[in-house]
Amino acid sequence: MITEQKKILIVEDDFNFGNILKDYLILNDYFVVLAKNGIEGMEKFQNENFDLCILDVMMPFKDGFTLGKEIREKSENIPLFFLSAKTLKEDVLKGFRIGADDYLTKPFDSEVLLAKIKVILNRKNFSSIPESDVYEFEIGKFKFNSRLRFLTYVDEKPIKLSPKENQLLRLLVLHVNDLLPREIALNKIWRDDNYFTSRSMDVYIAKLRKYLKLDNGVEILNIHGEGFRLVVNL
Amino acid sequence: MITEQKKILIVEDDFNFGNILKDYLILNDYFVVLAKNGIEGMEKFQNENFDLCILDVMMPFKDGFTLGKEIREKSENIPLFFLSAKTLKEDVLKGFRIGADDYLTKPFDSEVLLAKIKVILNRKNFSSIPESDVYEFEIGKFKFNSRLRFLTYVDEKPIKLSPKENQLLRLLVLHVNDLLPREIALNKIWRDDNYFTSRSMDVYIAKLRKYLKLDNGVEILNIHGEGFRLVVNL
DNA sequence: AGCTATTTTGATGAAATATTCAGATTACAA
DNA sequence: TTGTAATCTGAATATTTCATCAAAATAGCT
Repeated sequence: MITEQKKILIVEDDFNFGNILKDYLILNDYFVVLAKNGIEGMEKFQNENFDLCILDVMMPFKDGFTLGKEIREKSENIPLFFLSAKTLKEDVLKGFRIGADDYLTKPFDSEVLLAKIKVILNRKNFSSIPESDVYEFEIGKFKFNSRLRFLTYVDEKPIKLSPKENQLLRLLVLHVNDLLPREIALNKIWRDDNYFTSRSMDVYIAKLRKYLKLDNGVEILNIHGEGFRLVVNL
Repeated sequence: MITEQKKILIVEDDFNFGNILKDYLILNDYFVVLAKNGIEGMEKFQNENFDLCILDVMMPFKDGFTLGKEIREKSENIPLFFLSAKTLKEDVLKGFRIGADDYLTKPFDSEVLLAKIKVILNRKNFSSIPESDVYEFEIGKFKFNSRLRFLTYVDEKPIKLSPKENQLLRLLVLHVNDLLPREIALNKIWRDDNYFTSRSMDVYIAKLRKYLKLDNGVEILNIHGEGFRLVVNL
């Protein structure tokens, strides 16, 4: 077959279980990397490009949820599965809130896992869309580095952005001069869309406006009932 | 908000369970249609446009798997969930083989279901960001951007349109020089058709006329008892 | 643990948008 | 031509969405 092997990252501290899973997936024609804890998992994730991550929840040093959150910050689209013996509803929901695509409780059937993997990897969108890792932007007279979370006006001292400020500004820039629908921002950044998260987003818009005031050719406009628009005049 | 409710089809023969599920999803701001067997389910599926289908597996007349298969034949992308008390591995796998996106075994937690629905609908959202809709129009000497809700006369400052003004003008443009039946506009924009919404629409026609007066080659004519017609000369 | 930065929540008022109503005008049909 | 229904439009009212602030809650770090 010409289609390349999909690359899967497994992070699992149980050596036996991890290896069995790994072998099983390899047998099914995936390229698999196994990390044995959260720290190592993050390292591997940073250095290679994966199509899917499977994270055990309960691990020493850095648990799966924490790792999942970090991965989500780096890549908002990569498919993410949690594995856990914890079947508590609250844990499952927590997993989804972090941005999981599925949450499997141990013991699970390996064939079912395989089926789920296939489903998610076949959904056209991801296989084709190369996660854009652009992180340097110009906004009028500002320079914005979304990796370092810095916003710099000309020669001033860089403004440090909080994670949420950073994500929101990044989304605005990616849609510059065009509409950023409220719903999209809420779903991408907050993974939820309700009255309160919407208020929260308003608060962040206000913060960004304050920063951007330094350059009066730059502003964030509201489109009533729709969303926001970052306008840059030249 | 212009972003419409997502539409979900539930096919479930257990009347009580079906209704509870329906109410729960409605409460969470989805538009839900409930069919009580496979036959009826297929009918509804054919006649309306859904964003997601949730099918019970065990049903009289036509079981969920058969229905799911038929739905997949019509639409290879629509998200599909199976619900079943059968937790047998073989059944689950069969569900995935048919093209399910997930398979939930009863009893399941409704919040978890909700989380899964959100995940899958959001995925779909983002992949289709290149809004295939047309949103830039020329109306005589005007330029009209229905995405940003701007109406611009030559070099004048853009006129900001309200959502309703915007939708109405867009419909008129799509029927330019042709009749836009009152009833169609009312149903598309107001999703309702009665004396009062009709009066409301008249008010919006008046507003648009005022804007369009800048170019006297453009006008909105009434066709008594029928609807309106946007006329653009030469 | 205790401190700090970040995020959420809640309240309040302002702004934008939508509906309703009233009094005219216009179109149509008998 | 005359009566009725349909339309037009300004103005009053109602509703929804947004901006801003400050306090409370949470997360992150040393």
